[in-house]
Amino acid sequence: MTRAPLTPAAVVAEAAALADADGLEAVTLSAVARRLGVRTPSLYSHVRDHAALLDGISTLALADLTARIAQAVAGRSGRAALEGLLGAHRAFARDAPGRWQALQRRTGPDVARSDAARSLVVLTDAVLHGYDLPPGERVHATRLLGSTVNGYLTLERAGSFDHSEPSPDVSWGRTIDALDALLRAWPAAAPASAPKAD
Amino acid sequence: MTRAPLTPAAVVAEAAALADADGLEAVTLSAVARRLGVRTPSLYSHVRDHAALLDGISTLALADLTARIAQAVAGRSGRAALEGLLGAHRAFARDAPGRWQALQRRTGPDVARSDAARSLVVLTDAVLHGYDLPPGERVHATRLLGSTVNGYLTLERAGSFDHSEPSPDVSWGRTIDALDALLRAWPAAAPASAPKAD
DNA sequence: CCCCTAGCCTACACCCTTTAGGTCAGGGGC
DNA sequence: GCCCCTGACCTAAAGGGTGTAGGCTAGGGG
Repeated sequence: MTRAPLTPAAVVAEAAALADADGLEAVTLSAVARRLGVRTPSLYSHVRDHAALLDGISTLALADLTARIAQAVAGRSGRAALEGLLGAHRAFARDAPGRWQALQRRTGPDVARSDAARSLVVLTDAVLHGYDLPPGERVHATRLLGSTVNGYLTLERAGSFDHSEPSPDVSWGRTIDALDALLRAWPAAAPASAPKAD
Repeated sequence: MTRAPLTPAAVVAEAAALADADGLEAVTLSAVARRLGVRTPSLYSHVRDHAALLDGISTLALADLTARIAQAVAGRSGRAALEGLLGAHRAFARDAPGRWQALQRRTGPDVARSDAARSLVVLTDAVLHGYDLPPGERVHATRLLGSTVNGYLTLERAGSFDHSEPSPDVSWGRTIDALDALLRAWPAAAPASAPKAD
């Protein structure tokens, strides 16, 4: 009956679904094989090894995230675009926690060189285009934006905000306010870090 | 000869050293036992299980980090204190990468309730005291600061900054500039996100 | 019609976690 | 002073995950 052709893509997709359901640490070749109704060694025809499987999930996740962001920032600019960008990250982390986890790992070089990785940078850059940054500063702003959203979601998902009062949702709004304000009033390069004499 | 008493603290310390040397994923009970010259099952008298061992590393790491921060911000305020706070995080991530990794995991509740966790919040809060924030805003600023530094270091260590031009060190300086500027000109609460009526 | 290839299978070697139960040495009670 | 008891480490073993070697089968091309 040849019930399922079982391609590399199908294996990775199943692994991603498992990651979203049970966490990335639950993604073992054994578990994926079980879900596919296949014996473990059969997967090695489609995936090199465990690390390659995780890299596959990362690549898939990056493509998913980029697609969401593209949708969220389309036709918007300035603060609305910023909200879209950040919101897309957060929604992705909520809806696809396993894939999100996969993006936090140090991956093989293929992931960084993928089209999705490039698109993500381009999209973020486009959002920053709405703010009036000096050309050389855009990279720094991109990195800061990426750092903050990444860190926020990591801490939120790790429960680090569960031990103090205002709900993470409130801080999330204030974080967007703060980043928007920061991008509008981006400090000039080296204003106080390399003063002439005083 | 009773060569080594082998206490819970000694086991965790050895595990932390291994994590710093070979990465947190290399911390297995087997590997720790080998380093201690002991058979694996012997460790179970001192550590409940693998998860507890990792939690132990996290607690230790949090204490280490807090101590560094305390040192780095002592007697400083304003931007100098901010630099100290952020710099201590970064130095810790560089010097003790395994412990740093341990702080990124979702831990058991004991870690969050530890003295070190409380101290970390207090110290961060103290740094913010040098900036003139409305009382209700300090929590948000603390969270944003934590998010950004965490995210930055995660991305830096993951190599995410290796594919674009300026070195991470440059962006690090600009990040501090930006955060300093942001804290000085913190946007008023709910300027656009929850207006009364307009 | 036969063979060859592709894809899944069984068998196995190795490592890590965790439990069960043995052994030995040193300290407290008699 | 002797005996027992406890604590710390040990061996044995089960269970599950990774990864390799090699077999079986079915369908397509010569």
